[in-house]
Amino acid sequence: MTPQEYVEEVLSLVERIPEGKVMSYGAIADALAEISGRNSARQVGSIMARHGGGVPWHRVVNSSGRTPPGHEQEARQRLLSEGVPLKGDHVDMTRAAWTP
DNA sequence: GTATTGACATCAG
DNA sequence: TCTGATGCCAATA
Repeated sequence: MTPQEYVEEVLSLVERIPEGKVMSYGAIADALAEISGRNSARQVGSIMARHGGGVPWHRVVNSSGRTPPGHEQEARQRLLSEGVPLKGDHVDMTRAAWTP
């Protein structure tokens, strides 16, 4: 599987995250490990940083439920409006976690 | 071919 | 909350 295809897989998976749910970078890496043979949360993060535009990136958080840097306030607002359970400034992963 | 880097994960101070 | 240390792995330089 080429890097471009891996990028496509990551993006399409992020697009499939339903409203009110989120996935961690590690969860995405795990979910795609099956078909990609790769398993690196860092790679997922890098991909989001480069090609994150066009997908609901705010539904992708780190394992603590923290929103990504740079657009924290916007992410928080979108998550809130989608009904994602928030605990202060971070997502309640125990209820918001989603897997395909 | 080697080194550096990074929107990560976890644990310990 | 925030560093630092460790482990991890592919992209970049």
